[in-house]
Amino acid sequence: MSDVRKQPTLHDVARLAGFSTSTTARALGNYGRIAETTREKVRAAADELGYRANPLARSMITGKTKTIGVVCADLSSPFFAEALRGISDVAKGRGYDILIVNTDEDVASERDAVALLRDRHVDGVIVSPADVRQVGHLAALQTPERALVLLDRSSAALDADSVTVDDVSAMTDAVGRLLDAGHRHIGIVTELRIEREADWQSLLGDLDHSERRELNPSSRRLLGYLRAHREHDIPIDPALVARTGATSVDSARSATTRLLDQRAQTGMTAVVTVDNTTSVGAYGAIRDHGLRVPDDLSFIAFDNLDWTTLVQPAVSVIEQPVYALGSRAAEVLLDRLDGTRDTPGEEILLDTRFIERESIRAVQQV
Amino acid sequence: MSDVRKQPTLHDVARLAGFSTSTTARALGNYGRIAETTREKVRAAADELGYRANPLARSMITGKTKTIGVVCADLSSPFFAEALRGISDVAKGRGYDILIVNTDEDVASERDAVALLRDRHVDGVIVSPADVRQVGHLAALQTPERALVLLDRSSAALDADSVTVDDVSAMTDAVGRLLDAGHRHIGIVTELRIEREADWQSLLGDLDHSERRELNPSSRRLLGYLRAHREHDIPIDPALVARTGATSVDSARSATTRLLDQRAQTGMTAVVTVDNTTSVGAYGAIRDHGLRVPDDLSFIAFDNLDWTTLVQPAVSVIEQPVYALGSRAAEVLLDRLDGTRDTPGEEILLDTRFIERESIRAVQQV
DNA sequence: CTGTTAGCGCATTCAG
DNA sequence: CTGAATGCGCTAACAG
Repeated sequence: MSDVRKQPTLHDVARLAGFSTSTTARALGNYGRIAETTREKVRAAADELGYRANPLARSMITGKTKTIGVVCADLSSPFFAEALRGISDVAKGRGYDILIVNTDEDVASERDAVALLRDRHVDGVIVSPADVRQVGHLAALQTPERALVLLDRSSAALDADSVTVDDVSAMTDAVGRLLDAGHRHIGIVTELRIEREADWQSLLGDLDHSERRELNPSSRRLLGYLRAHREHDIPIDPALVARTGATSVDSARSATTRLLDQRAQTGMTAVVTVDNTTSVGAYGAIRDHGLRVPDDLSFIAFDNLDWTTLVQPAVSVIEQPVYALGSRAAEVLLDRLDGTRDTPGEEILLDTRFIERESIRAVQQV
Repeated sequence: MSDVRKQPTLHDVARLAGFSTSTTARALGNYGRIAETTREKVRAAADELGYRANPLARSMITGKTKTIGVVCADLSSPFFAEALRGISDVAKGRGYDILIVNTDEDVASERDAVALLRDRHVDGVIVSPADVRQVGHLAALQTPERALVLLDRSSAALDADSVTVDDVSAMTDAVGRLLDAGHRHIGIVTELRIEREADWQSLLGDLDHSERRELNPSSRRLLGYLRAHREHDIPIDPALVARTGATSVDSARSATTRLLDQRAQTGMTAVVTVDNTTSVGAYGAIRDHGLRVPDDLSFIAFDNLDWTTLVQPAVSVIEQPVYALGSRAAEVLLDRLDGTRDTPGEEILLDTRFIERESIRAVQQV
C-alpha cells in the first residue's frame, strides 16, 4: 500500500496553510520576519502533509549542499575506516552528509574524484593526498566557498589546513629507544612507491632540510629513522631499508623476507615499520621465518591495532589517534564553512604515544 | 590565480556553439537525434569553456541522482570497511557515487538515516538493518524507482534483495567439527542486544522453525550452534552461552571472562564466536586468563582477519567473503536500477569456508 | 534534426 | 509582516 502521490512540495503546504509559498518558506526555514501565529499554522500544515524540503532544489539556489566529500586511498584499511568514523560522527552532529570516493592511492584517480566532488558542489573536502607534491587539482578546489582539509598528510604546496601526527619525531623517538637498547642494525620496512630513487638519495643526503610537508607519511617516518641514527652517531646501512612496491600486506611481507634473508650479512637485530600494512606484513614474515620476537629480533609496529596485544609477547607500538585525526579534520573543515575559522591554513599536529610492551630486547654491545 | 568566473553553464556553451540550449544538451547528453557535425561543434565549445554539467540541476528534472546510500552500523569495523570497499568499487565502475551514514546499530538512528537518504533522492540504498524485524522504514523506502538491498542480513518482513552468507550452516558445520573432535562443553560468545529474553527461549524451544530471516546474524549463528548440538544429540547448557551487552570488544571480553571463570562448573573445553568483534574480545580474554590455545581450550573465530594467522598457533576460522558481499550487493542494486533485474526480491547466499588451522585439539571421551 | 516553451522545488529580490 | 515575480541549470515535451 505504498502511497503513489508524489512528495508534497512547498506549494502544497502553502495552499493548505493559506499563505504564499514565500511566506511558507520563511516560516519553515526560520529566516526573514514572520508572525508567530503564521509560523504555527504553516508548521501544522507541513506536519499534516508530512512535508520534507527538497535539498536538491535548495542547493540549486543557495549553492550549498550540506555535504562534504571525503577522498581516501583505501576505504578498507583500518586506518581510514577509523578516521572516516571520526569524520562521520562530527559531520552527522553538525548536519552534514558524506560523499566518499576511493582512489587506490592513484593521483589520476584522485583528480577524477576531485572533479566529481566539485561537480556535485560539495561544501568541503577532506583528502589524504596520494602525493603531497602533486596537488594542483586540490589547490584548484579551494575557493572562499569551498574548504579543503588534508588528513594524515600535509603539503608545502598548499595553503590548507592539515591534521596529522608528528611522525618524524615519533619515529625518531622509537628508533632512538632501539638504539639506546644497544641495537646497531635496525631494519625498516617502508613504502616508497611514489617517490623516485632520487628522493631517497636526497633524503639520505640532507636530513636537516628535508621538509615534512614535502614527504608522504612513510617517507617522513623513514626520515625519523634516519635522524635517530644520526643523533646517535650510528651509520646507516641502506641494505636495512626495505621498500615495498605497493601498499599491501603481501608486498610488505616479501620486502621483510628479503631483509630477513640477509641477516647474516647485515647483522640485523630489530625491525620497525611505518604503518599498519607494513606492520602486519613484517610481523607475518618474521613468524614465517621461524624467528621469535623479541628473543631473535626486536620489533616495533606502527598503529595500535588489536592484534598487537593478541600476539604473545605483545608488540610495542607507536600509537596515533586515528579517530581523532578524522574527527578533528571534520571539525576544522566545518569551522571554515561556518566562518568560525578565518585564519590561514594551519598545520595541526596530534600527539602520538609510544606504548611499551614486550617486543624489544636489549642487545649486548660488542 | 583562481578564476573568479562562475562555472560555465549549458547556456554559455550554446551561445558559443551557436545552437539552442536544447540542441546543446542533446549533443552533450547523447540522447535524442542529433547531427554529427553539430555534436562536434558543441563538444568543441564545451571543451573550450571547460564546461561541466551540473548534476544538481539534472537531478531536479530526472529525479535521478546517480547516488546510492549506504547505511551501516559501524564504519570503523573491519567487516563494514571491507564491504564498503566492495560497494564503492562497483559503484564507481558504474558511475554512481556513495553517500554513507553511520547508525551505531540503532533503529531510531537508522530511521533518520533513511529519511535523510530519501530526502536526498538517492537512487538506491544498501543497508544492514539494525533489527531485521523493525523494518517498516525500509519498506517505505522501496518504490519502483528506488531499490533496496540488504547486506549481511535478510528480513522476512521485506520483499527486497539480500546478500548474505548461510551462517546458520556455517556455524552448524564449525561446531559440528568441535563435537566430532570430542568436545562436549562448548562455549559461544554472541550478541543478543536487540532480541528479547523471550526470543532466546523460543530459539531454544524451536530449532526447526526458527527462520533465518527473522534473526540477526549473531542469533542465526547461535542457532547454528544449537542445531549442531541437536544433530549430535548433545544437550545444551545455557551457562555456556555468553551474551554480550553491546557490540564492542570489551563487552565480548568480559562476557568471555565470565565463561572462563565458570570452567570448573561447566567443564568448557572450547569456545566459538560469531563475528570479528566477539572473536577479538574472546581471544583476548583467553590470553588474559593465561590459557593456551589449543592446549587448554580449543577456539574457532568468525571472519578470517589478519590477526588469526599472526598469533601462534594460528586460529581456525569461519571465513566469509566480505568484499564480495559488498560488491555483490552493489551489483544487484545497480541491476535493479538499470532495469536489468526485474525478478522479485531474491535472497543471495555467498559461500563461507572453514579454514582449518591449529586452534582445535581433540578431546578424550570419558 | 533543431528551436521554443515550460517547469523541477525552492530561496530570494522587491513591492505592498 | 506578507505576496508576486524571478531564476538556479537543466531536461522534456512539443512544434517546426
